[in-house]
Amino acid sequence: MLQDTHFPKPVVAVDLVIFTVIDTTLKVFLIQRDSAPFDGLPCLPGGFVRTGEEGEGVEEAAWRVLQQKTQLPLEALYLEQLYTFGALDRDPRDRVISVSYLALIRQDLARYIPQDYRFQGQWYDVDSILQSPSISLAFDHHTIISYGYSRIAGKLEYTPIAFSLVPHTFTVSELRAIHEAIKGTSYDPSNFRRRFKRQLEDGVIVVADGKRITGARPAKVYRFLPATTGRE
Amino acid sequence: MLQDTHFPKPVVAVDLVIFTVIDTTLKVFLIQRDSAPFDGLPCLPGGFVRTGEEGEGVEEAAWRVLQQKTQLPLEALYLEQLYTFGALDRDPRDRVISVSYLALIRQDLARYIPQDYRFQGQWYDVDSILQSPSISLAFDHHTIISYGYSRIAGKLEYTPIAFSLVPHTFTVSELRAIHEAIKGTSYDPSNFRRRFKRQLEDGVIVVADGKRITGARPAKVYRFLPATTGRE
DNA sequence: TCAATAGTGTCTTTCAGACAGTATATA
DNA sequence: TATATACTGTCTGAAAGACACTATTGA
Repeated sequence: MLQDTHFPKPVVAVDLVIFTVIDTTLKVFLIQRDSAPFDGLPCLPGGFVRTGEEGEGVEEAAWRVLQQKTQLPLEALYLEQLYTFGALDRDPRDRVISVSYLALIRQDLARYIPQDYRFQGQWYDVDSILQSPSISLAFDHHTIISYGYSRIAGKLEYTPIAFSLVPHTFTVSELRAIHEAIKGTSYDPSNFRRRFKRQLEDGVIVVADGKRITGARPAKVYRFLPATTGRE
Repeated sequence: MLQDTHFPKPVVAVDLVIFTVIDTTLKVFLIQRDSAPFDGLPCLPGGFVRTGEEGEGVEEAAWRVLQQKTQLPLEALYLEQLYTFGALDRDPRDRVISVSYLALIRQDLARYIPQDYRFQGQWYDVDSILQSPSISLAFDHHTIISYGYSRIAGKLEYTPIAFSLVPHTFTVSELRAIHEAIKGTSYDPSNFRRRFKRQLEDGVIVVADGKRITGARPAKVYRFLPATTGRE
């Protein structure tokens, strides 16, 4: 009905900024392009939103691409819409509007992502990527990653987003390492522990069974308690 | 090149959540639909993103629609992308993906918007809209307005977004009234003034000429100093 | 016993909320 | 002179940054 010639339609795609923390460093998952344009350059994993008979919602498309690339159970993954990039010239071939998403993978699961074949993707240092010139990435993907980084760094302060990067159970130090990897600074262990304890009192975190032997003295293990639906 | 049958394309639209404050109340600008579906129901002003020969960027489309509806100079308007809504069934006619935007109009300019003819749009109480059932608005526009409200209420605390709603010069009370209209609560005048003064010390606000006679004692007038490009 | 990490306690500053009180205009 | 609004000052408690200190393990 709306499908008349008055509105020639753009292509709509999703692009994923997938972050994880490996060895105390924030990483982003990128694919290597194997054709023009930007042949050989790294780019974000993405795909077109399916329409027509086998149509899907935009978020659905993002989940599908995420699942394709990671092969991990959806429960262990975090996904959130970032921003929609719709400049006229962002794809030299055709008009493509990209809805970008931020995805997080727990550090204990990140290594299970297949990355033997480099076109399948591999983990890059976010720091290096952001410092490199934007033309070292395909399309406007440098901008998108930069946007994704701002989002996670910002949300870190006032949301439980970091819990999507630690294993199911974790120690105070492990959580702190995540924060340090993202912000690129070191936190005072004592002050970090105090904030941690407040979350424990507030019921955001609960004590888990067992202890974790990391180096010297074994540490208490905790678990994140997802928002009980009673909250506003 | 990408335009082959593998990717039938959705329609891409922009929808605008235009807020202002009138008489200490937060208002949203809505149009009345005059055809099916949702005939007669209020809906957000919006339009399709132009593609093809006379194509435009998505943000460009948002500015265009904003200009069309308000007829106000762009410098006096604030526009920011909100969220992209892309559920399969959000438009009963066809597949439409909507990129929503938050727009703010200064309270002294809001009354210049043409609203004599009701299909041209009129101001609604945001509070009433949010409390009414979502089916009293066309499409998923209740959700979009709710999203827009959350955005502005959140950003109010830690960004200079409120300055886009006051006149070019303003008093402490006027700015406080904006905050109160958005949050729906009253602020302690003394404490609000303290935060205000800090922004004055930080150079975010500067003293303007003259005084404003509102009721009893005339108040000092201030002006917002937009971020100097020297900032990070 | 030493090194390393886990964990506790304290001092200081900053800032928000509550609220008492003073100043200056209009009616 | 009354009163409404503008504006100042103070008390309290929550929370962050800096940092000294104790505890418990493995090597």
